[in-house]
Amino acid sequence: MVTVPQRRRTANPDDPRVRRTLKLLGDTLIALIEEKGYDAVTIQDITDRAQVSRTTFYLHFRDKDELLFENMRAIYDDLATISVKVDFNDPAAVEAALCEPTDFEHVQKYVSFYRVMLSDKGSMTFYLRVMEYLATVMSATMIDGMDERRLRIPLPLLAHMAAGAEIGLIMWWINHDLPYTPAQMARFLYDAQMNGIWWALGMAEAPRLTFEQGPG
Amino acid sequence: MVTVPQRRRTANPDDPRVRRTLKLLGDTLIALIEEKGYDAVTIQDITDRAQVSRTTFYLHFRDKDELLFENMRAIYDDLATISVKVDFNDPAAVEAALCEPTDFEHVQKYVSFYRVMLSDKGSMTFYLRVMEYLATVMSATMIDGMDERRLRIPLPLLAHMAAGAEIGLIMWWINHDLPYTPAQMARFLYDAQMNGIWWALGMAEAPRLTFEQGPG
DNA sequence: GGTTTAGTGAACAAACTGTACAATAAACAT
DNA sequence: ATGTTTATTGTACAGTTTGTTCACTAAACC
Repeated sequence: MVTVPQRRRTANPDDPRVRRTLKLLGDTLIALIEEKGYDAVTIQDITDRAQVSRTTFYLHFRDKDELLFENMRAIYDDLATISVKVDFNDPAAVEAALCEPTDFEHVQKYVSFYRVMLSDKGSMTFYLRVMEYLATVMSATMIDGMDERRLRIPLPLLAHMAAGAEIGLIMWWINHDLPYTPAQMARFLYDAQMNGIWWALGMAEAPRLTFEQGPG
Repeated sequence: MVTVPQRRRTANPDDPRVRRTLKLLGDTLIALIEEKGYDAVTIQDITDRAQVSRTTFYLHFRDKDELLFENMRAIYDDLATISVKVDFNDPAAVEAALCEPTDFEHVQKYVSFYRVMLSDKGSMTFYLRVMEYLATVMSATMIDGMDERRLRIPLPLLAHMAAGAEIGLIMWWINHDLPYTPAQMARFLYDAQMNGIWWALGMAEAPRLTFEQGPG
């Protein structure tokens, strides 16, 4: 399990020695997760490989989880610079956004991290964090300029469905060595999600079910 | 990390002593995962709580993972009895299927297991197994009676998107104490996925993007 | 060059793991 | 019912990992 850390930074992050140590430990963790899976990696493993004293590890991190979170935070700080809210009602804006760096560019950039963390060697914590992030973004985007009374599915459900779909797509992508460009993936996701599976399958018209069901 | 087990069952599963022990260990594992998270649970914890000798544990299972897998297998054997392949082109068949027990009934039945395993206390192994299962079912359903030349999105992508969407929906559901019935959830999923987000948001018409992109 | 701060290596108790073995208790067969 | 088989038990053991302490060295800073 992975617990949310309470950092109590004592060391000065500007000190070149500290930077060296932190980078070494972080990189080594990822490399070892890739080899053995997160749970199987011991602090001994990390410090041995990184050629850092085990004492030094405890000088910076409470445990393995804290080191992982530090890495995750760095990656998420980067992701936050990418995401832009787009008005889905404006086709021109959507097209422009799909050409801008998307989440998929971010995944591509950190693909080795994502590949490990979203595999059976990873931990649910990372997955859940991605999920929560995407659901929040989706929800915020959808709620924008939407008429609540015309809503056919409760919004939170829709947001989590859409977030799950994106993660599903990302997982297929990274497990097949990124066979499409990030722009292609973003377009696939947009098209399939917005228009639905009937459209994606090339069906002329979606058969409507007879009985109705409201969002409540 | 969770490794795929190679069981070498020595004990006779019909022996009442064995059944008692296995059930005790399995139930205790779930209870402890709920309390401390999978990784934090030790074999000592399990055997102490279950009032079973630690020696007995090793008589049946190589390690914690093997015990988890045994529990997962039991749940999946049950799920396999539920899933039915439905012709999406036949609205009557779809309606009938949505009234039959669906995946959501299965989740409801084992909700405590799902809730734990799909939380930060779980492990990616279970998530990936659910994902792979759903993607396979989705793919098989979609491929049935579909015209490949009219396909607008590559099928595997579509299947993994749909599988991810279902998991996203399930996770929202179990994390909000099942506020809808399984039938409602199945309907939400079907409607939103098949018709797309434009439809779900109640938009009259989906704006089409100008530039086109093929599935390859 | 002197001071501050980070990193080191050794040593420690505590906990968990995985295995072995002899003893006990429950289930089974006839 | 009795003897046999099989599961479970308690104890013991060596090997790891963990988290901490402490005196020492090395690097960075002024």
